[in-house]
Amino acid sequence: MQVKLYNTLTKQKSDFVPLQGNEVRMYSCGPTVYSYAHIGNFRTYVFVDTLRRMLEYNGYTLKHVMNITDVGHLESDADEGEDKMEKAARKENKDPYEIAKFYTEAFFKDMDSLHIERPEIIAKATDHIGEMLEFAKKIVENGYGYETSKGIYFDISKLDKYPVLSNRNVEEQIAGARVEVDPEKRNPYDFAIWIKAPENHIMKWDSPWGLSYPGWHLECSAMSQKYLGEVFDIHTGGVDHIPTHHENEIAQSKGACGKIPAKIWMHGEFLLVDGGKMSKSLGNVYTITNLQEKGIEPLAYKLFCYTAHYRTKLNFTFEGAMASQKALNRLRESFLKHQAGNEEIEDSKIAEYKERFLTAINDDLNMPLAMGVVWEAVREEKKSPKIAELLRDCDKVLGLDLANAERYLQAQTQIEIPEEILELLEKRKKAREDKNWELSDQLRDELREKGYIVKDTKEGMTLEKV
RNA sequence: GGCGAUAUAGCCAAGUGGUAAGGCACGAGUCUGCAAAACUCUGAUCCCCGGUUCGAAUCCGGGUGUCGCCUCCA
Repeated sequence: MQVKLYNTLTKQKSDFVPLQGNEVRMYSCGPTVYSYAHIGNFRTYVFVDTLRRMLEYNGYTLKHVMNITDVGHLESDADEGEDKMEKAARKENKDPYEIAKFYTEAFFKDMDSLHIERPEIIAKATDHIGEMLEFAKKIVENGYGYETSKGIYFDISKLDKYPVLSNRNVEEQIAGARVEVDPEKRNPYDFAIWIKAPENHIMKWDSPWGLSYPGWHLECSAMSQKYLGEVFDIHTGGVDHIPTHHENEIAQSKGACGKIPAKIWMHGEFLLVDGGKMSKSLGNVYTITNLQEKGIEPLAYKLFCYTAHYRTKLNFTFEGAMASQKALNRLRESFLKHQAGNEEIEDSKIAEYKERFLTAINDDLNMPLAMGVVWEAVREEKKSPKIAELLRDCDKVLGLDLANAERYLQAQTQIEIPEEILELLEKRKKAREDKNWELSDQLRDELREKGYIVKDTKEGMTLEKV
């Protein structure tokens, strides 16, 4: 079935056909490892994961590159201010390389907990300084760069067209803009491709322009070209990359080789928190760990992401996240029931579900619709392993680790029970055997006061921490 | 100030011309000594006004609200 993807470059959905046979070459902007990634960042990585999985489900093979930015990302995307890595290093009184290592590990730990597939190639910026330098030189040789006291800048006026992704008005200046324009720059939107290192800067390399380091946008241009060639299939990122980072990446590639590097540009929308944006000042920037502390599993967050299409804003609330946690558990329980079932179900019905699921995901990753199909299958009255098999199949795309459903459920139910509580439970058990409901209820209240909710099931009592 | 997006049941949200998917919550029922869990059932005519059309949540015009970007950020 034909895969359709929305392209920010053309502003429309179109049929996807890889440039080279069956292989999809894709580049994803990864994290700048100067602090913990938050759930908004991960919404984008979940989107990329879904994209990967959908393509694989359709039989394509992937060559996917993701960068780790460990140098050159200044406080402003437009290359103003200090290097984020150096700033974080100073703040934590560490070496920038230590900072990078620490947060890179934290990042992948979260990625794993979200069951996000690793790209085939993970590329660190600091491992590619040579490639970046060559790229910068080429840009200068081709007449697109010029030197100022701060570094080498890209002259956007040399391009046939500058903003190709966004609608920024380059002509009419930055009316009401809150940044002062560097007087050495030829055009306000010119950006640094190479930056001269200040005296105390730790990460710096030799270059024709002295000790210096690469501009942020350059790493993606250089590394994507190294691993994927001058023109590849898909480039992904968050919507905030559209007006500056990706615009500048395109400019750089045009400057170096006259081509727009990717055919399709895909962008994940923002996650809102309580109806507004996430910001440190509002104290609503959450990490995966923060969610876990509140009893929301990473995979529940992933499922939460599927409630909205990746190109629409999604409003995060803890109420909503809890809803997804419940839904995830129900999905797991139902999956196990179907697996253990022995009722007959027509193959045609399974095929129909499969078809509808595929149609949804192939239509520019319509996950809310796809989940609707999954839920219909889940609620199928007849419990059949065929449904379980179907769900496993869908899970290739969903990546919710349904194969281990039982383990997740058990992990949730196994808690440490103190001696005192065990005694109360024993007493209550006896009271129930004696049909002494008054004492039984009294003990239940007592347990509740001590922080445990007791429930009676056919298999016996279960405990739940408040 | 400029650019853009969006407005669907209590909440999160699909649907983009033929009479409103799904998840969670609420309520009712089954089950249970009771409660919980589980299972079943139940809810919206789609911000407002006008237009196009046999027919609009879906297209057009106007209004109102909200949000995002242009400044850090996926």
